[in-house]
Amino acid sequence: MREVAPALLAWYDRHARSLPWRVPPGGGRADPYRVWLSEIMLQQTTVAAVRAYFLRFTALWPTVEALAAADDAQVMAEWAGLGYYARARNLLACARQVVAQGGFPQDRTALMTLPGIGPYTSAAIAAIAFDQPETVVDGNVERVVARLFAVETPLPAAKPELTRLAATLTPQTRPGDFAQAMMDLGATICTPRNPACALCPLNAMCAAFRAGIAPELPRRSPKPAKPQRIGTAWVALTPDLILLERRPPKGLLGGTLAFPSTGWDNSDSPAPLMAEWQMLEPVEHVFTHFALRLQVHLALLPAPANAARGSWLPRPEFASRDLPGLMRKVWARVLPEIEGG
DNA sequence: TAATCGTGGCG
DNA sequence: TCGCCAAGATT
Repeated sequence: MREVAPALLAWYDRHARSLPWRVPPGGGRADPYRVWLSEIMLQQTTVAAVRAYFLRFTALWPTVEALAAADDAQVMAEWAGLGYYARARNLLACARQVVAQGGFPQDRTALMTLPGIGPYTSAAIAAIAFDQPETVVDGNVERVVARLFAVETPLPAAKPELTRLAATLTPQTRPGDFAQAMMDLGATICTPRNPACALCPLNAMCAAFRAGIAPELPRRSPKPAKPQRIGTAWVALTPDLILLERRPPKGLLGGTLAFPSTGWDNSDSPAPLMAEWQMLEPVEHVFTHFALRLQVHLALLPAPANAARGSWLPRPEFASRDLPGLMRKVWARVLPEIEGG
């Protein structure tokens, strides 16, 4: 399949998407900081969702040195809504480690040792920022390769085989452009459903297209059903204050700002304070591995009471955009109850 | 190894 | 409406 890379790069030269973190085709190496930041944000996250976060982060922190010096709570607040919050915690740890080392390492093995950088991201940074012929394998590449070679083995078991096959395609020149071209192809032509094979620059070399089974690949093993869990969130308000807590650093929504809550993450505890709690309509939220119905309890107090959990924050300092998505839903449920009250 | 970890968009 | 799944890493 020696002809794949030239055909794909020729397509990329004409069809590359313009993205805030990207250097135009043939433009050479990109800023390692911007490559790294974008790749972390893009883990299991769509380009559309990442774009605004990337622009905001690079405006606030233009360099890895600036990010390394940032306040933890501000970084968590800026990440709020993007999901997978371990990424934000690892982002700061990685930035500080990189600055302490005097910059990003250039080889994949050294990159792999940094927090939050695994097999995919290390290869992407090495190829895109440092022009090294590493093979970048994300979900797009897995799909493109599974179709090119008509791999019938279902994912995730097929991953090692797909990685090996992908490596046979990686060129010695322009490896960064090649990696981004594979991902662009997967995002725009070789899509999971209804792939546009007629427009594909690789259709002449594609075994799945030839066999008429491109839309069926890659096959996937069936996923376990999602359990339904039920919990409670407590929203306590005074005219001036709001009760919030910082969640423990590990586990679900780790390190994020949140309303005290219970029952849904293997914990259970009473209300954070004694009050007349009124029950609102529950909030529904679907996580990766379970669905949640969160009961919303609201207490309107004349003055702050001693709380067993969390701390009282002045309401002018509170912004729901600093909360993860689930907690934004909780706040959206509360808001109509207190407007005009 | 298999489970854990968010959210939004799309067919 | 709802299941799928996206530029994965960690333990």
